[in-house]
Amino acid sequence: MTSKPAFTRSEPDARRLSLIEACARVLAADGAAGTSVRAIALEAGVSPGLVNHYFAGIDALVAATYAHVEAQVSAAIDSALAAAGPDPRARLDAYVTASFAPPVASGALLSTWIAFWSLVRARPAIARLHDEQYAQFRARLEALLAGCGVAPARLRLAAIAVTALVDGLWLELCLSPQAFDAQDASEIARAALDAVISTGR
Amino acid sequence: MTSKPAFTRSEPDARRLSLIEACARVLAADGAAGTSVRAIALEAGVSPGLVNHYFAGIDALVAATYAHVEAQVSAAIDSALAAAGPDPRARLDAYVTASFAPPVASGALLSTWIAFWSLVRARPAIARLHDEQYAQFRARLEALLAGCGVAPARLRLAAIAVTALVDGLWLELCLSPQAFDAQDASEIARAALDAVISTGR
DNA sequence: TTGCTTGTTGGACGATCGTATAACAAGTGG
DNA sequence: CCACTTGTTATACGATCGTCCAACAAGCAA
Repeated sequence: MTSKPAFTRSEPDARRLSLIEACARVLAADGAAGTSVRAIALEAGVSPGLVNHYFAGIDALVAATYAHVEAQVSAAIDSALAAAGPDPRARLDAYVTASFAPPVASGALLSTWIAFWSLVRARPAIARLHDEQYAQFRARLEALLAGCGVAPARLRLAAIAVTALVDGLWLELCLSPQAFDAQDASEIARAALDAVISTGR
Repeated sequence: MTSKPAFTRSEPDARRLSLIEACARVLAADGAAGTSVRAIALEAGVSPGLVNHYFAGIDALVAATYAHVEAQVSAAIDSALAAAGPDPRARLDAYVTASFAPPVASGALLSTWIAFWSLVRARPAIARLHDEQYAQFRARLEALLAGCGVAPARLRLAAIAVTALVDGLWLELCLSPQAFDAQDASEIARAALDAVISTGR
């Protein structure tokens, strides 16, 4: 007589990933307040104890979820850049278009981001993680802007400006989708890029 | 023999306000995860039961705290506008300068904002409250931009653009204060205003 | 097949949560 | 000076939290 296994054993990396994805789903569905070890374990279909076997605590799991989601965003943007070809301005346009389309612009993703932000202000270690990834975002944008002829002296503020504009549009696009749409956001960002490039040259 | 009172009785509005301010302090110190009825009551120096006597729950108190903090921000900006005089462009400059200076730009205030955002995605009633106040912000900015000669047809997108830029700069200024400072943010915003006004005229 | 490694389970534990409620006392009007 | 109203306290309650750990079993090596 054959009975089905009580559980299936996964490779550590695969199990970690399934827990991270379950954390992201719970964050999206219930918000940061409803995100607990038990809720995540239930969502992942595993026992509650397994969460603590892979992560030191909820904060570590949220940080790992943020890092994973951030990597997905970076991959989506890199893919859009690769598809845009070599023209510098076309690459910038692809950057903003990708920023306002799924999977980057999505309420589920914003939930993870907000949960992470709430940790940034309370945990210095997580604040450093945020600083690193924010710096990476700016560095990539600086490279794109340099390709469009923005002077090195103006590169830093130009990248900060475009990052802030895209982030602000992305945030409100996810929070209040009825106020404006992705096309509005792209149009706004393209006009701002025109201005930044022409005055920063 | 006189003994000091075990507690002092406050007017309902004053007590509500003291609870709201205590909630804001706890949010700033411990983040959304550490904000509980007991922590707020301890911070306010009252008994835990009193929180539920004035608010239906934590969510209602956070929403009231957000509304209060938002009113403070609006008051600070209105005050800056009043001090700027009648010149439309000077008023816009005062708007952005005030946005990047205390009490608007402060980590403590951001904590309240983030806690509120985390509720926006989970509670439709709070999402409506956010939509209203976001629309008010945009309306005020539309009026300021109209005074600078921006064409009515472009007013809507121009206000969305400036709001997003200011919000994005404000957010990262509070999250990563070492990446750039308030002066950088003001410089970026002024340059963007120049571009919006000249192309939107 | 047998034994070993270890991913996984499931429950116990104390702490803390939000909520409800009875008792208390401060302030007020008679 | 005395009720009366009600803001306030203090506590109790069940639920849920994060953490921990001993036992179990799946899969691999011998």
